[in-house]
Amino acid sequence: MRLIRVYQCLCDPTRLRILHLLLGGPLCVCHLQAGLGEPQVKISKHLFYLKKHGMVQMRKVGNWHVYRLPARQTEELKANLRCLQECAAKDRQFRSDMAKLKKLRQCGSARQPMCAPATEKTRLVA
Amino acid sequence: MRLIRVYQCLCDPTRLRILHLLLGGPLCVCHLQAGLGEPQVKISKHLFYLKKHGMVQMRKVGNWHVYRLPARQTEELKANLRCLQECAAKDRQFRSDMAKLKKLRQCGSARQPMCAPATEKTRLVA
DNA sequence: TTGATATATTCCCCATAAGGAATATAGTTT
DNA sequence: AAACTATATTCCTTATGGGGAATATATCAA
Repeated sequence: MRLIRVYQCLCDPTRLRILHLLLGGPLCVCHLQAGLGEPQVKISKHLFYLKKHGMVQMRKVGNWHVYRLPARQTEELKANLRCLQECAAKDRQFRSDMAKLKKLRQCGSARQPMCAPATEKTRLVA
Repeated sequence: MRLIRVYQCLCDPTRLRILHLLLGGPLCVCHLQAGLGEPQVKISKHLFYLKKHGMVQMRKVGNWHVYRLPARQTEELKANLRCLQECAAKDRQFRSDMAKLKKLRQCGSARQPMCAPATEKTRLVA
């Protein structure tokens, strides 16, 4: 029942919002922080939880820790992420998170990896 | 984020197994008990939890309490139950639960509502 | 080296929930 | 009525996890 693990990761609002944003591609913690409007500790802890359960992978890019969904996913995970994507499309909260993130990407300060014009160092692998 | 409620219901193994069996149709507690091989208290409590969160409905048929998935389901719930159905198909535990239940239906004692030839009193609404 | 930035970790408190044993309730049968 | 069946509820203990404040670590910049 690896399936349980998936649901346990999905059953907290903050984690769900994090995963939803990650469906759009890899993100560093500060972006998640900005997108969700939640304190750093909170995000960090949930990311730890998600990593511990194999729901995200992390990679350091300079000073930033970039998180993303796992490269290889079980069928259960794939199916549920697809389902989440579908459900999230209509939800106010999820849409607002996405909007905030998008805005940040467009006009964000150059200090932030995804906002800065991509360099070799900051360009992220899909 | 009604979606969270759904995941919170799905994130326990016993509840997940209960819901999976209910995907096959309404069941009384004793059948769930037999299908899962778990103590009555445990099942009863999880059913209470599920009912409290709108994931199941209950109806009394004589001495039996028959549980089923809600007649009207939100899109989120529908999508996730579909997903569960899909994921469960390959899982050993789920298949074994189903097998036990099926066996019980075929050769079960007449004391049990689903096994007994259906009467007006025991026939269940879809 | 010093300072700043990004993130993680620790400590503490609190809420929720899981599990079992024992007991209660409701309906059925005799 | 009494006995039995199916199910729920209460009481208790324990584990897990969530949240925040403060602190630690690591990397980068000057």
